[in-house]
Amino acid sequence: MAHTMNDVARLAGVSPATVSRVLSKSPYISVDTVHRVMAAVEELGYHPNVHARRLALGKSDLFGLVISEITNPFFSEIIRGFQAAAWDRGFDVLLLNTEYDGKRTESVIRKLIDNSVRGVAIMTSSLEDEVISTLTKQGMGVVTCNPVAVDRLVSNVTINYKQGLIQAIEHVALLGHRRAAVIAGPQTNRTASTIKQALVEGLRKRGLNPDPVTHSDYHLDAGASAVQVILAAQDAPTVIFCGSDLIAMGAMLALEEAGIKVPEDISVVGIDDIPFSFLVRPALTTIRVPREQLGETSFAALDKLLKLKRQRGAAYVVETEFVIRKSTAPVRKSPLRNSATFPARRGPKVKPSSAGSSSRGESK
Amino acid sequence: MAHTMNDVARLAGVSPATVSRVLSKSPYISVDTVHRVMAAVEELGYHPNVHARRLALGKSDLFGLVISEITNPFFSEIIRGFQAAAWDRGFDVLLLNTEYDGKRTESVIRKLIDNSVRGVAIMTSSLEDEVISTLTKQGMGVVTCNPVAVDRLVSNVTINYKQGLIQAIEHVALLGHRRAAVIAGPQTNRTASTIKQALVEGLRKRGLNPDPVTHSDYHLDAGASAVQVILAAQDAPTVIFCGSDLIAMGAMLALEEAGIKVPEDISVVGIDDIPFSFLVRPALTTIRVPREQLGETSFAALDKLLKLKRQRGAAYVVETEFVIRKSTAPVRKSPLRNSATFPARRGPKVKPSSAGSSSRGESK
DNA sequence: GGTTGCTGCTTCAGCGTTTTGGCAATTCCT
DNA sequence: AGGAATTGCCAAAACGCTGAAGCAGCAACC
Repeated sequence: MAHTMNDVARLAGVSPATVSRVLSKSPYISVDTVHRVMAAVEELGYHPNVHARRLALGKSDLFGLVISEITNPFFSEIIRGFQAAAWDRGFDVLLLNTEYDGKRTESVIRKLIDNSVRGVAIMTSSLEDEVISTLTKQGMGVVTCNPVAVDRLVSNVTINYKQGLIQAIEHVALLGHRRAAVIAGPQTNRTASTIKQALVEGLRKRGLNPDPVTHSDYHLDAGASAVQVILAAQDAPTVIFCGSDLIAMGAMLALEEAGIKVPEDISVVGIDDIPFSFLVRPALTTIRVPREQLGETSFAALDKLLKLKRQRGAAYVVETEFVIRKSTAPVRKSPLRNSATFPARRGPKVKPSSAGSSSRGESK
Repeated sequence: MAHTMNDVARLAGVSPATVSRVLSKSPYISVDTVHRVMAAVEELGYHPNVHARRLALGKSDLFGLVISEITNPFFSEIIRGFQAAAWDRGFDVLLLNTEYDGKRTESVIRKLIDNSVRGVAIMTSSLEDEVISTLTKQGMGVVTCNPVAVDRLVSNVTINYKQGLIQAIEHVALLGHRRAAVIAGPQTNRTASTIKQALVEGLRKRGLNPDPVTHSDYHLDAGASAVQVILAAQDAPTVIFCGSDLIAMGAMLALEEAGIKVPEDISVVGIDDIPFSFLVRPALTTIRVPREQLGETSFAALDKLLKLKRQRGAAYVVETEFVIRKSTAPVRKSPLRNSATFPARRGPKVKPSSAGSSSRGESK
């Protein structure tokens, strides 16, 4: 068993209470005592028992980070940013993923409370609003990326898609596109609706026709099937805006299978700029959301929130940026009539093998 | 403040110790008492205080999972498998990433000890062997995917690459390839050496010439620069075996830039089958390592280990499987002379934008 | 009928911190 | 010089739980 505070106290010739005060940097201790205690700590290689500390304090040095799916690359950098920020300030993070499962979600909330985390960042919108008040009632700070009202103990950090979207729309407009399909995220997802709305408005304002506007969940296959619908129509759009890079990749897969060339026949635009979006072919033109920064900002927001005496939350915004790669090109001269007119190509069948199911989903 | 065990005891008309014994399912309690206690628990909505419990027990219900980089897709499914297994059995997991940083690595070990985790799975080989004994000395179980000796409190779960490699070699041999380049992982990495060795031996045995055999770290750009070296030689190999999918993708990027077509001019084989390997073009022929299963098995190994009275470890193996996609093809009829003879192509420049740095590295 | 053995419960002593109240010793003020 | 304020430390009481020891009650055994 490791050494305890008592051992240190004995060695330094002081009481345990004094050791505690030295370590927690309380005032009113002579420099001499501090030296002796520190020397004893050093000599014994003492490290405080976190469990005892948490019990005595009634709170922990933990922050929660709630995501939906660990395997979604969208989240990994958020985790990294959040964790790095927390570690820097001496806190630990409890990573909790709901996997879109009701039972798991409940147990996630339970774990947050059980571990008396100081604060929690909710990066999935699959959580009900009411859980927020459940959590704040326990005294935890909450930050979410949903557009909830800032309140006592609740901040939010939202992603400003508008900026990137406007650049993207301008880009395709300049390329001569006039008719744009939209494959938005799930209808139930607030972020997805926000994006869809901004997109439709933005397109109209710039003189483009947003049609058709469809929904999809954040899975690859969903992107693919949305494309089938789009292609079934009499005349196809010349560009497709997708609610996420994963959807875009699914869409490109389906287009490839249908013998339609991206970007020559149809341009595709994604959202997120996940690490692999520049590896697919053609490399994906997309709207970058600064995920690592999102994680950092979320933690900073929590930290700030909890330091305030009145614990009043605030609203933060992270900006997006349009990045041009190879999946967009000037609109075709001769109109694309129907996919049936194209000969079958050597393109591989879309049989994602096992990997398809593991790169699914995303909840923003 | 939430209710305590005392509240429950009072309500049920028993002593706190009895409540404790009911909840921990100790023997020798009347069914009547169990009912009364449970009713009281229910009524109060009581949940035990984990900090007090951990303090009293001197151990926690946590398991550690040590990886190098959270952003590497190789790890995310390991995490998922491990976590799912742990949650199923009522344990929690502490996710710790070293990010290949010495200071962070130290603090990772500290955190493991501080939190008195029951056991830890080390999924990165960037940790020294000596830390294993540091950990077992604390009484924790350790499972690693390095080929360390099984011992008291230490098991290992190794990936049997041989199976997949043999299939892969057979595949390219049948396609007519006779000369194969190898871009292995970092020289310092034991897994990488194992693979390299198995590969070289396997190629020789099948009558192929492994040349050149180079090293690379697990980054995209490293794969790319390794390709430059290979192409600089007088006569190029007709197939390249890469130590990871990420390396393979980097290699394909470089080949594309050099105007060399995959798979027509040169075939490429990866290892891992990360979720995106079927999204790149050409879709990557690779050796699948069952990562989620690796995570599950690792936890199961720990759980088993700790239940044994003598706590003697065991060795587990997970199998690999070759998956054929589009990056391999029959060897060219006319030999590929020199990359300079090819005209510049429209292929995009390899400027990975920001994403390049975030999808780096992998430590197996 | 006394010893033994089992069952069902309680009491009590920790686990290793933090925190409060209090006691000396020192300094400051007037 | 006398009292107040400040400083430096300690003893003891939490924090909420677990586990050992112990004590009844009751059946069974010789």
